[in-house]
Amino acid sequence: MQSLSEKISDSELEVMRVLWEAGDALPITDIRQILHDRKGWEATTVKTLVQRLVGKGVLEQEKRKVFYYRPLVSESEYSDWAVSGMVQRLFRGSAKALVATLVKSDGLSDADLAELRNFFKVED
Amino acid sequence: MQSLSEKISDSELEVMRVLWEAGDALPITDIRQILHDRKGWEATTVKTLVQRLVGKGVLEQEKRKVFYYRPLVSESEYSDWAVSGMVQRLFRGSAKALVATLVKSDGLSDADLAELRNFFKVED
DNA sequence: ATAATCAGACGACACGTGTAGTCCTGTCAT
DNA sequence: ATGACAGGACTACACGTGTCGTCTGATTAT
Repeated sequence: MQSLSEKISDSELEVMRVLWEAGDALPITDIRQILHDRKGWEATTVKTLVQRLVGKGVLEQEKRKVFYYRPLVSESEYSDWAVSGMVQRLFRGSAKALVATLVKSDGLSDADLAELRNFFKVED
Repeated sequence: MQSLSEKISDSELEVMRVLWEAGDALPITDIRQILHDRKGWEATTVKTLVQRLVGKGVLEQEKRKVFYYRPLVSESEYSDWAVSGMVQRLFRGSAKALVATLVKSDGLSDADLAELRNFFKVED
């Protein structure tokens, strides 16, 4: 794995998610099928996105009878990167401010809050 | 204020930040000056970004001798929107998962953690 | 073997974004 | 009043992104 130098666009992210969820390399057919069901995308659209991801070095092509695609960047690597980007851009580097936002904008259920409280209790 | 229908791009966000920080409407000159110092942008670049933001309905032009620009969307409205978008896209709606990512990827200092712990203690 | 089907390569096109230049006109200083 | 400078409108242009089509060669089914 290597760090992300280029951004992954929203549509491309959908492709990555399919691969991440699969947890294994998939042939284009499968990716296509899933994204057709999920987003209604045409075969060529999916192919283009996959191609771009290969170009960005976040997907790898594995030649068998048919190409299989495998992520070179894990979901958590990507999430970490994206979150830290957001912390920088929107919260001037204060991760704490992000959490505060989450709590205030009640995206968190009571159960979530309980878990988080517990989380922070243990974390030290 | 109205909710955001169109995205604010990274560069545009820089403009918004200037206005948010100012806490008051500013003439183009000031915005320009600040962004010139901060990002090295040319006058016309700043003007274009401001124009686009007006087009997106997140900045309002106020005619005085010279135009003054005022945000129609607050920073916290935008942050909430952006964060919840990220929660959806990257964490399948689990805000808790985002927090977990933050904690693990040590974007949080010990001081931050302490504050958060305190935060959650009080929050109930 | 031949026809139907699909993978893969390549191309397309409109719109968004990053970044900036030109030109006209109004204002301000002399 | 006149010249300098700044504001504002318009234009530009390359690259990224969202979406999809066509063509050709390989695979598979009859």
